[in-house]
Amino acid sequence: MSPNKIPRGRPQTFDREKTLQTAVNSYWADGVEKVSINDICKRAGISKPGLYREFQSEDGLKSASLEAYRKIICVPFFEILKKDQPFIDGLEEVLEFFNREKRYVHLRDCPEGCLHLDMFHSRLDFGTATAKKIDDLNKEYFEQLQNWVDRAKDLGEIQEIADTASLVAFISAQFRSALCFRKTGAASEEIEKFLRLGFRVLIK
Amino acid sequence: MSPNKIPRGRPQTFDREKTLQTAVNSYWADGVEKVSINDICKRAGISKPGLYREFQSEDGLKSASLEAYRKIICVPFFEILKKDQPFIDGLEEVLEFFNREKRYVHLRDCPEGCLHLDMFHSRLDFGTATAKKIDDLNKEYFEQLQNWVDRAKDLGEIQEIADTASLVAFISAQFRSALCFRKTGAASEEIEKFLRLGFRVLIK
DNA sequence: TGATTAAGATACTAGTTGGTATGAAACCGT
DNA sequence: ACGGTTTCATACCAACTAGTATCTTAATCA
Repeated sequence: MSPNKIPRGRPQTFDREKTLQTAVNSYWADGVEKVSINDICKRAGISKPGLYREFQSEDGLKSASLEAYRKIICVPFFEILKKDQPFIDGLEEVLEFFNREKRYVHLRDCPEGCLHLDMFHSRLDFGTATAKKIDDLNKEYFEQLQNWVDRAKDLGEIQEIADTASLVAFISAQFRSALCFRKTGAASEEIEKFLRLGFRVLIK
Repeated sequence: MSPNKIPRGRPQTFDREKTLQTAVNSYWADGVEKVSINDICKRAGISKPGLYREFQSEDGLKSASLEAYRKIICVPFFEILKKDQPFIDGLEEVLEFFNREKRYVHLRDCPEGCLHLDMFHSRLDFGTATAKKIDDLNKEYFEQLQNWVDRAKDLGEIQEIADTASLVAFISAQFRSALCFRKTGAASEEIEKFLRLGFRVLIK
């Protein structure tokens, strides 16, 4: 498509990026079930038909929102796990990520909790596209965790107290709890203390 | 009130116990936010005005439901924690409770998850009565956990790796995760394995 | 200028929600 | 039999939901 091509009809004022950002923040901060299409239109200052033209349906908007969330939050987190460094160094980075300190300043103004976790929790209430996105992202998340654990096991950096699947389940549970604590207003130090407590089981 | 006293008007067909049971099971199984007053009326086979006469409002029904849940589930759980026995014996009983085995057969046909935890998670969406019940039950729960941990600490049965508050937070997080695993369909053995993994940090 | 095209805003649909007003029904005491 | 009392079922209310039809506005092309 030529960039100079001027379309024929009335020029579009609809801003996809702004709408998506509004949707992500609304879903993330207030809970997906609590925010209606009407709410998002009001907050983004757009009309309903405009939103439907762009995203087709609520399902389309929600899946697009989750994909946007993935890019902003999940991918940077996966990058930490992927890094070729000792397990404890990765763990320290993860703790920093959860506490939104130092190099993760851009997370400071974000809502608490995790949009993906929220959506996974009520997975059955979504349309096909969103449900698939939830499942895909969940799969990606667990694969990343598994690689992280496998690598640490191979290098003898963690205790061989259980099979990889159990360890991954354990770690994901600690992360979920940490996010839950954040959402109920716990202090960063307490959350860090909690996570360090859990990882004592794994670290040699 | 005399038991032989026959009231004057049309005899009541409304069954409070049955209605409450329907409400608890509906909220517990399907999620409090997903079940409407209309749903409960349909499922219990009662009329809406009848329900409102008994419970005044949705807030009244929800708080009564949570109180019923407390009696059925929470109190028996607290009884385990209160028992005067070694920490590891209490832990074994707790594991049995979570896996709904042996002496907790009556839990077998119950829905998965925890109604109180569900409600606490979206505490802000409820009316005053329900919100208070949620907070009260939460307080009771954490007091019971704290007593359990304090007693074990005094008797030197667990590692002194953190202050009581942190240990209680850690334990409650493991329980919450276990319930979450149950709800996503994990096998009982896996949940038991998960909990044992977490408690390795605490046990000497 | 006038036809065409696309996007805008508004108002609508059908269905749901928590909650209630209304009138019939079923019992009591007289 | 009749009045008084209480509960019942039905139908209703206003506010909300996801989604859409309609009509106007604003641009390009000829």
